[in-house]
Amino acid sequence: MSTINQPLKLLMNLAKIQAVISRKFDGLAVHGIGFNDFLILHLLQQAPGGQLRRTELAEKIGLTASGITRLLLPMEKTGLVTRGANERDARVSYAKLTHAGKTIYEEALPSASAISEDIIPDEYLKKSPPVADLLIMLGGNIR
Amino acid sequence: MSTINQPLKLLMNLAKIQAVISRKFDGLAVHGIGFNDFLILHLLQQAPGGQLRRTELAEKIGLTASGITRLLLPMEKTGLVTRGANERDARVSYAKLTHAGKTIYEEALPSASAISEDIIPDEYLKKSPPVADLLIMLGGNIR
DNA sequence: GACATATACTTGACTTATCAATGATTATTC
DNA sequence: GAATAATCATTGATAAGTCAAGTATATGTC
Repeated sequence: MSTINQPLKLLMNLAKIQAVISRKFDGLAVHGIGFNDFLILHLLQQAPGGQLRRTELAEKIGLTASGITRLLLPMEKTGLVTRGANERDARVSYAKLTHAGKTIYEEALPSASAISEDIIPDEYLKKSPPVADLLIMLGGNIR
Repeated sequence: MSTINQPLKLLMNLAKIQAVISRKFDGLAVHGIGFNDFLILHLLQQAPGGQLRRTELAEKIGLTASGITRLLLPMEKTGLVTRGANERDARVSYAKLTHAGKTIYEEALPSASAISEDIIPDEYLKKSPPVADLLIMLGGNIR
């Protein structure tokens, strides 16, 4: 008889959690951006000089290089982000936060924080229960 | 100065983890199924009578109803799953595990378990560190 | 210093999922 | 019990991301 191991159980819960989360985060649409756009803005805002190589963004965000190209395209068009070149290596292209982008990020941050706290209430974190329990609980309670 | 709260940090990590996981799980493609197909088979296999209503599947898996329709379509064509009706309520339609579906599930289970253990090594679970640490660690280490 | 290999990014074709609208059935309310 | 509202599922149009192939540049080797 085949049973399910614990890691697999976790991953199955994760899948659902993530699906629900990214849909909740469409609340950011008020600011004209989606979850991944927000992530991009956040990463750039933290990066030195407000810029990162596209490959780095891909790696940090969990998308492929082509996914990044397609994600950044509209952000460049709306002027949240701009392109930069590397003097030493002509292959690389930077994504750079614009002033407009920074503004949008700062406007969206409170919404994003509120949504997050709604999904993962602070009390869960304070208790710091074992991961397994938390994820399973989330999987069961999340809407 | 705007800082990031802990829940938001977690969710940003989760997003990446999930993106990576579902790509890793395409290793199940050897069995001719994807991550969500596997999830469906798993849920049906556990359900009494090997069947579930389509809305229930949607809810459990974190997809919309239309997502389920489109996910099940090819699975019905390849005969992993079949349709059932409800005698009392003509609106509902069941997804039911076929013999072939059960076989594929059992074949895929070991692969799925192996992939999961690879992503979340057992030692992490044994230590049961606070969620935050685990997720952040994962977000940093996952490939 | 030419040739093979590797890296960074983009593009075309495709997959997967969403949303909004629709059809069909059931439940509620007056 | 007719009218209204709610629920289940599917469909057309579209968005977001993948993969494989292609272009351009860098690096390593002989």
